[in-house]
Amino acid sequence: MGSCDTCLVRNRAICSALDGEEVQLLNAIGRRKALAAGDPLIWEGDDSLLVANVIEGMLKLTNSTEDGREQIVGVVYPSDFIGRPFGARANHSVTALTDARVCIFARSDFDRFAADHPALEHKLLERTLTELDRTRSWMLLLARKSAEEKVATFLLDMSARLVDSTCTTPHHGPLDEFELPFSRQQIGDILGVTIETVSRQMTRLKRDGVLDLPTRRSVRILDRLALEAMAG
Amino acid sequence: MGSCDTCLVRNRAICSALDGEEVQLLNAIGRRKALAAGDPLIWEGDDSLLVANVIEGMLKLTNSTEDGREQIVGVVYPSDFIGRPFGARANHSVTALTDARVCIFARSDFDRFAADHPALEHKLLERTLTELDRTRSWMLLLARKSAEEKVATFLLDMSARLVDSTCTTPHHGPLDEFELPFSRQQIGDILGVTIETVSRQMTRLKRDGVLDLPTRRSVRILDRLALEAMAG
DNA sequence: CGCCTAATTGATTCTTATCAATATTCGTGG
DNA sequence: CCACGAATATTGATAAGAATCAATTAGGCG
Repeated sequence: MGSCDTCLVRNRAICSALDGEEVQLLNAIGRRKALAAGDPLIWEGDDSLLVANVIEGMLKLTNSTEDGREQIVGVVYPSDFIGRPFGARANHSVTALTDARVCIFARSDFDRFAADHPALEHKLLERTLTELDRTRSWMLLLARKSAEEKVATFLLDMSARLVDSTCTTPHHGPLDEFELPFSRQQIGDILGVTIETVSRQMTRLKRDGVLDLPTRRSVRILDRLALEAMAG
Repeated sequence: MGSCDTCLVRNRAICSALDGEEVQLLNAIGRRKALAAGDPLIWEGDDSLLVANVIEGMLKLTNSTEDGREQIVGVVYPSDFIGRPFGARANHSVTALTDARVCIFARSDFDRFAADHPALEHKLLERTLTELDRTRSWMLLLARKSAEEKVATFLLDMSARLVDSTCTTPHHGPLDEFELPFSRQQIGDILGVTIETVSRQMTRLKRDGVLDLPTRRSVRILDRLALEAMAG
């Protein structure tokens, strides 16, 4: 209980770079932590004191202006890495979107351990490069796309991303039916638009027969080609 | 000529992680390349065939929509690293903004070399983490800030960033007078607004006595506090 | 069943894009 | 050195898109 042996993400997280003995060592410096939806883990601007791996659940990374406008700058899923190693400052807040479990390390402990384990750093580098690419691609959406394009892109992105978590179906490729893990407000915070704009775009997609929205949180894509055309 | 010994960025680029002998080896697999302003180096979507270090000049990283809208997702300066190691695909285009010199490596050569030199990978990891933080912070600006806030933030950012390159003045801290390395169009592409909007905001800042704009490319900050207040 | 929150819908305003017309700067060649 | 042309920037008028403000409406949960 609570050891790496039984860890759900043992084979996908950066720990997969380590052999049995090394995992023991890492296990010794980390500990599990449970978060309820809404719980904060890291505050923007604070000293960077901890890093973590997501075991279960989803968390958001946010930046805010002084007057309270918030932007979700990233969402992390199981096996993803959280925090800022090798740096003094946390540049964004991290908050649980759902109930979640994470495996946390004091940053100084982790930094030391990483320095001794190049394979771990290599995994972390690959992940960070991928995340940087993903983030940069998202900038195009935030800066240049219309609300319609944003919502269409978001839905396609979710449809592709949520595949991993549904191991029930043997079929691969993007899902045409899924549950949104976000509220309308959170979708707005991700896309950089207001909740009303998200709502209007969703309604319009439904009216035009591109989607069906059986419940608030569920989406069924009826016309994927149309949705892709709208995504710009 | 063209060797690492005489390299301008030898002590700042990721190569600084290497000792003399290792630098020799790296030198053997890299070569210099000169770019004129406007020259492309990497195309978005192409196979990732090369990575590089910037020796001199500035380059832009861009993503584009199919219908031609372009967003600058990053700007790289001397000593910065370019390209996507350990990945098959280049996710953004890289184009010289000024005449530039870079030190390029075949990606496969670089990947192999990096795998054997953990200290190099560590430097690259630190850089990538910093760049990811910077990029995420920029998302808040793109998604949530008004045109006025964007331009004010941009000018303050330039004022802080351009310090390094002017070694003439012994004083430290942000510059109150500097030359913009970007055209209005490029500023628009960075901020996610049109050239007209950039122009109008600049004119307004000048009219309000916050700035002086002696030439198109030069800026003198007259009231830094006001500018900071506007940056949001 | 009723309450509280989340979401939708409508009316209006504000911001910024777009379209269009100068104006300025810079480089080049006479 | 000046004149010309091309590229760059500014300025103005208008329109489109999304935010804001304001009611409702629907869902979820005790």
